[in-house]
Amino acid sequence: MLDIKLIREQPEFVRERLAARGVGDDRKLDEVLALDRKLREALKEGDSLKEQRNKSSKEIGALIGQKKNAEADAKKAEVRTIGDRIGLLDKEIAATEAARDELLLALPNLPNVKVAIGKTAEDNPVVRVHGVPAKFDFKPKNHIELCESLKLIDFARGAKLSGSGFLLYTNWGARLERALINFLLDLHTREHGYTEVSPPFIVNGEVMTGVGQFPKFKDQAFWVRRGLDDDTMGKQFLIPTAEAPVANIHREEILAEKQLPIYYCAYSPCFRAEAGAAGVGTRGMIRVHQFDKVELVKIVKPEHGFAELDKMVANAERVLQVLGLHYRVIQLCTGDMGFASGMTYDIEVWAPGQGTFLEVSSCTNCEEFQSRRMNLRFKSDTGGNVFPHLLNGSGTALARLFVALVETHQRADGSVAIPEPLQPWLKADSIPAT
RNA sequence: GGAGGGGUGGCAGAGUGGUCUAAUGCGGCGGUCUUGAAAACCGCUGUGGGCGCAAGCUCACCGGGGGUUCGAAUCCCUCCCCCUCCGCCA
Repeated sequence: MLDIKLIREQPEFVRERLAARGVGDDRKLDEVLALDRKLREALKEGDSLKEQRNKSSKEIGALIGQKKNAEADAKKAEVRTIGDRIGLLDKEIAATEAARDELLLALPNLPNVKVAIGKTAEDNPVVRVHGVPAKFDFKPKNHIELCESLKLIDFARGAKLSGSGFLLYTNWGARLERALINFLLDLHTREHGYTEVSPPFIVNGEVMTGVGQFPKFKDQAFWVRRGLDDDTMGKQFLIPTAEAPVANIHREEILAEKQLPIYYCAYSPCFRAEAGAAGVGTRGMIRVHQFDKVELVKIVKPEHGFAELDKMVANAERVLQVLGLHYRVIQLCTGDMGFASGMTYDIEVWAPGQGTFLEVSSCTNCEEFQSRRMNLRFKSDTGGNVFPHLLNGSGTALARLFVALVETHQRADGSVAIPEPLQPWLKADSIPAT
């Protein structure tokens, strides 16, 4: 959520930053400002009436104490009319504030001024490239062919169980997935200083709103209903990412400055309905309704936000380096950034079978956008309560990492070599050809 | 699912319609005393909003929401959460 004071005091700056994002329609900003003015006028009148009422009520108490009941009754009648006016104003205040906040919650974060200006993914600058594409002296297979020949994933039966977009990992496929999860968690906890947490996979609406998933992306979540009780619909949701529960761990808390920085990492499955996207170029495991991910979350002081973002990107890159994969890091331009983002770097891994880069990590500094939504603060040593920067990044998404891994390390005989650093987790040096 | 008990400041814990401006204790911060520390004593102690250059004034907040009343932590309704026991269950 944007700071209403910033919008009030520097509306032109906010307008310009939103335009950089491609939010062409800024009438909402004008609406916010109008509602805000209306709200403050009503608050001013209401507060002063309440002050009168408070004083008069005390006087009534004193009069009753002195047994001057007639005077007290007269005063009561007088205050009752003030009370009626307050009742009306309170309703107006609540409605105006709700309308203002609804609009505020629908406004995306402002791109940081350091972010490259652009309109689409075409405009995303490449920050750096690591390694080179794998070369093969045989005709390489794509991951679908590999998964079928090595029986890593049973696409047909996955669909039979749950519909398209759901995967049944089998045998070596299931073992590789588990090995990757454990490898990633161990890497980030042992070598990068993250504390492992294992969150609920179902969260409430406040949590979704806190990270900016709601209200905008309500149509992309899986909604949970308890049994046949329709009243429970819309109260709980399958998480689209561990970011949702983990970033909210300290919501509505005031942390001590010495607690920061906080680094969390968590494995979770991620559930995405992605309404409208199904069936379009979705064969295989590039875009699915459920995938595994190891997520990184940081809560840091604002002055450290961007240095911490760089470190987080480096932590995610390390995964690909250790696994011997070719990748590039790009910065999302102002027009391509996510809703809550102040600045985002994507890491894209090379998938030889696809002949493209696949996004396996998106590292974002949401600055105070999310902490403001979830009312997460820390008490600074200088006294005031401050919204910390909230960062999240994939470290990394599993399904696509799986794709890049098997496509990159496939061998002429149809087997897949396992990079040496991963071998202790899989307890094997290759996936044998069948 | 059934029965009962609870939710009050950082924590513990009083308060059941009117100096509640929420007692008291602990913790924390500052001070006095001391060579230093402890003890003792004194003072301070939360969050958010509005107005104001500021000093400050003011409003709201006792789990959430609604109601009764001139006035609600206190009474009423409703929802949420926690605890104990029973049932079911991995």
